[in-house]
Amino acid sequence: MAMTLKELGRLAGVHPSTVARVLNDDPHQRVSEEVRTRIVALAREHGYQPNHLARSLRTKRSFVVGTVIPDIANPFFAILFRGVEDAMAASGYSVIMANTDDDVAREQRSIAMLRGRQVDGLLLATARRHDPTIEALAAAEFPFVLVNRHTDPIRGDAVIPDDHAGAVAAVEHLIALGHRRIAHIAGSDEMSTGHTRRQGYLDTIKRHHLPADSDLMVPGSYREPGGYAAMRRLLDLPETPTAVFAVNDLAAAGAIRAIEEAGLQVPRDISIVGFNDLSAAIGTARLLTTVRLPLYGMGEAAAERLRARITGQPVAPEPVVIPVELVVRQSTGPAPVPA
Amino acid sequence: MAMTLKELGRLAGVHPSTVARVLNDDPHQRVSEEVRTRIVALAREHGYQPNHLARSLRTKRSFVVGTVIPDIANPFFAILFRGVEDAMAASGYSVIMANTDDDVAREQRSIAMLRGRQVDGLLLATARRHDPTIEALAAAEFPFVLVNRHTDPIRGDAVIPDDHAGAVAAVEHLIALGHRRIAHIAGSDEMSTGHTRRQGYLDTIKRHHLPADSDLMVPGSYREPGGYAAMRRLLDLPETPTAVFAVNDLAAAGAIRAIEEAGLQVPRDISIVGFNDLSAAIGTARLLTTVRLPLYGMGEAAAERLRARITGQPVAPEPVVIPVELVVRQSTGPAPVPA
DNA sequence: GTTGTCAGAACAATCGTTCGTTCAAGCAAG
DNA sequence: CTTGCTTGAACGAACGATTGTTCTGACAAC
Repeated sequence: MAMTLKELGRLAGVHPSTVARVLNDDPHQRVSEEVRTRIVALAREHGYQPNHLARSLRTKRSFVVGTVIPDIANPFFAILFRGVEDAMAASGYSVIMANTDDDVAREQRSIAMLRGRQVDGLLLATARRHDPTIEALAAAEFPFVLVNRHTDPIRGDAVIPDDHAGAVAAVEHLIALGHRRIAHIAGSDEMSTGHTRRQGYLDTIKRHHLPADSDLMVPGSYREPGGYAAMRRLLDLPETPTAVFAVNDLAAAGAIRAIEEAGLQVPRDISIVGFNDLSAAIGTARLLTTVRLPLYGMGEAAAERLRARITGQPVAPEPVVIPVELVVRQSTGPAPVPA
Repeated sequence: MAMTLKELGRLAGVHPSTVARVLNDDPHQRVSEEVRTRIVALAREHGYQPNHLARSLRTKRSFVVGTVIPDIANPFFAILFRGVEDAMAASGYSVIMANTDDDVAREQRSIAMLRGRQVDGLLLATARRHDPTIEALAAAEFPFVLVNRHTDPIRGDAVIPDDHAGAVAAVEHLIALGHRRIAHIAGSDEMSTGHTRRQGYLDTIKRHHLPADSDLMVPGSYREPGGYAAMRRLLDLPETPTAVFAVNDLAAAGAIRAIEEAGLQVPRDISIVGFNDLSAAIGTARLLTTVRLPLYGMGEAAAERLRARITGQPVAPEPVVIPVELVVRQSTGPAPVPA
């Protein structure tokens, strides 16, 4: 059915390799103008499309990369991925996506599958601070780039948000509003995002000599129900916080739900800051004070970095740290005066 | 670097094809137990991973499918895609995704690219009612399945929501609440979703002999700003509607924003029904009365159908119509009594 | 008339698998 | 002792594209 070089060569009365040279614009150009035009016309006429499989087998370059993410149904990763896909497509790469639901075994299986498919490189949004799978990849010198989350110690091939600066900005903002009892709904300490944001929170609290009770730091999750549950616990505290810095917008949304359910108001009674600024994707977050992260751009940057790695271009040994920006909206306000 | 059959054969002192037979569990099993164990041990020891590219070239089956969608950053398609990816991965297929932003030229380029990559089939969520690209695919007898949107006339290989029934249920609900001036924020008439939902709206309005002014049917879009703009136009009408059926949840969210901005309340002054039930993904929609569509399941069903088409299993000639369900929440209420 | 040069095109190996065919040896039957 | 069958394994041709090498004339120079 599909036209091949061999068949095209037969039709043009030349050797298949000659057809290849014409169609690939061989730099040496060792082919007459007459033959060239004949072949080009024939190729167009029959709608010739090169078989990427055969080409890849021969050249050992598949022009396919793999992207491993926790869950594409999470808008965070969807927007990030969109940046990746657009940037990759622009340089002729296709992307195969694998969802892991943050399951280590699935991550390993996905990576093995992708390598079996001879992908030229891997974009991983699933890194844990201690991650043997990634260490193995690095040991094998397989081209990959981490995005959003990084390993500890941080490795060069990573494109990550400035989690620490974002957390500091969020907490400084709350302190400037007069809050003193500031809680943190934390992410997972196994992930750099959770760890670093918590660290930024702690550093800022301590610098200002504010209470850093362990009660005020509750493990949440990156999802709405986790934020809700964490906030419930904070509300049950003998001395409830007047402000909360949540590890991300989803957790913040859950916290707001818990607060309103308890008959309190945001920000009158309790102020909330989120992280990521998914307001474009999540309606409720429209009024949320949060730390904006250029997700799409981060995806593009990661893709660009991977492309450089694959083509062997020199890349700076430092990770790319994406600057973040505090966006003040209506979920934060002055600390309530104690009754 | 990577181990091949040939190399494994050299190490085991057998022909590469023998290694292949062992590792592929050749049904004829024409290999001695001794050789088998030797080869299996060797393969494990060297971490042999078959090269899918070479296999695909030979077998003409790539076990990769392409999925063409408007925009993965839209939660609707993200959830749908997740269903597709999970189902496909379960049968050993990988998925390459292409985003088109509903641009016809990009759709064509994407399909050409995917076919060049020798995908075994295509899942298209971008169909227009009149779609030459899809007609060409059908003419070439290339395996594909349409999902969510279909062509006119509807072709067998499609997995689509019951748009008409959903629209009827939505409008009947509003009529049962006493509404008589019911507007429709429409989608694109070029898409089956927009067209059929509008048709369901019209059919129901007419059956109940309600006013079907063309003023009441405003073209919106599938996005929030489009819903907002459309609602603004409806509010400017001399006789404003008391209820609105929006083509989807995003448009409904925009409409609600316009209503609240105008100092009116939902549902006290105006009732709103959406479509798709993206409440899990979009916070604002939590209170929205809408038509629920099992998106993830629709993706799974489409993937399953495509798998059947690829493997040549007999498939029913009718399209798969996914049933939908009206979910009544807080955005609809009784019609206000005229002043 | 021989040699050299060069353009234009053919040739052939290769990538890693797959799979239909062939082959060799062992053994039983005639 | 031949013939035929079975079993286990090798052989080799694909699949379609790429690319270094070789070949073939034509033409010019000596």
